Amino acid sequence: MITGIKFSLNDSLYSRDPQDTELGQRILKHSIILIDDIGLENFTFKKLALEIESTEASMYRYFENKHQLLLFLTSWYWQWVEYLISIHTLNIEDPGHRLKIILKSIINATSENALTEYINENLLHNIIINEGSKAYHTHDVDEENKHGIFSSYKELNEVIAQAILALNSNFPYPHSLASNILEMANNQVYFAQHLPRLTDIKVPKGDLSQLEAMMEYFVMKLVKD
Amino acid sequence: MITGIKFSLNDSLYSRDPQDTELGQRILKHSIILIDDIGLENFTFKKLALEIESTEASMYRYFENKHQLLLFLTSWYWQWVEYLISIHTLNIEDPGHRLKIILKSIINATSENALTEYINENLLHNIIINEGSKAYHTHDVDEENKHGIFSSYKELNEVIAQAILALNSNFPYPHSLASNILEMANNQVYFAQHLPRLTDIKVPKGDLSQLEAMMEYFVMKLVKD
DNA sequence: TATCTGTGATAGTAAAACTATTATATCTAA
DNA sequence: TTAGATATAATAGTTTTACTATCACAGATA
Repeated sequence: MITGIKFSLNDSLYSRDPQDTELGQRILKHSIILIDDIGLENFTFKKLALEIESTEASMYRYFENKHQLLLFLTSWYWQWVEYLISIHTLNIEDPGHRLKIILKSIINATSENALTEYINENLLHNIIINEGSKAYHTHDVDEENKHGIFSSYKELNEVIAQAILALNSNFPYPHSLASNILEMANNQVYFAQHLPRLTDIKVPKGDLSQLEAMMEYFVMKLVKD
Repeated sequence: MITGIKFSLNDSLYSRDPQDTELGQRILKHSIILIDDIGLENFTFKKLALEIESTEASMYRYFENKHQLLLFLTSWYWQWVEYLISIHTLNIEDPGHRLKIILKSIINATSENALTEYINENLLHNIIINEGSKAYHTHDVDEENKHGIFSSYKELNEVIAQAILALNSNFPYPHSLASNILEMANNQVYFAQHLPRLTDIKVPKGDLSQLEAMMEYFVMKLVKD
């Protein structure tokens, strides 16, 4: 029986791998719930410790600080999306079809259950939408990048870029389009929820079908010859 | 003689308008320099006060906290870009030409001097690229939005959306494309500088011509029938 | 039986993020 | 010209955040 997925994440994303212990898994589970609830700025390890009836010091055994925790969560998420894409595109040959499935996978990742008890993918997706870009908008990007902190994001980006090139090998900006797809998919949901004048789509009750239609329209119109 | 531009910014963006006093202007000038230098996370009012030989308490008379300061700076910036667009598109009738000029204005805003002694537009542009999205990625977006905090961003977005519709009135997603233009223009520069595998462009010595070519390619291909 | 591993309990520090009070210089309107 | 308003400085304080350090202890492991 499958009880969960464990991803191999870069060493620099934690002090002790939280996937390996019961407390570690509780940290992941409740940090997702708490960050989703109060936002990253208001989130502290003290509040988290209180929530899971542990101590602040124990939180620091797993993560050096909350930024490292955010990096862990975002890396986990992007690795999961890449995994979903790999499954959904198995045996799909047609490049146009493949690219559409990739878009669907990125957008609807949240509705799939990774069978990981300690990670609520729905809430994690919210966190990615709300806080995801803060993972790399930091003064130490270059240093963190050297340590391979962003490799799961870059790998996912490469998968998308290759799918774009498979559809049109002359497309001049595959990597920029790929990163823009990832950013836009999150941003437009955020705008629909909080700054609706910045978008044309709606996300009624979390229904992402309008986003999907728009993303497909943009990408296909751009990539096709 | 023109000595500077003063924008009318929403009351909620400050406690006391920093544009009106000498200390306020020094706060703006040196906060831009300091945030650019050490990053928003490491920036504190205490460090700023030290820099300009004033006191922490005096900083708090102008801004409630550093997030409000960031909101002020980003609003100022977007209002300035809208002003540049309005100037550059005067007497330009052709919609395609107009839209291209808008893109140029957004991308090259930095190379223009607003003649505002206390605002270094170059550094401010860097801050927008590095920290801009944090202005609205906050737990209190909805509350802040109610107070009109984001109106300059939304107005600029509307100007772009209208220019898109002028070129093709059937384009189904003018607002989403507009917001994506603004986000993408910043993100792709950031990626080129820090995570080059996520983009296809380069920004050699701050030269943004590759970005301009790419943005024009994307937008024109999308908008044209 | 010894030791290693993971956690809890407790205590502490330095800095960040404010708030409050008083003093004083300057400018401004009666 | 003078009383009051305005802007800033100086000082001192509080609470919270973001850590670090130490010791005790239970359970697994060798």
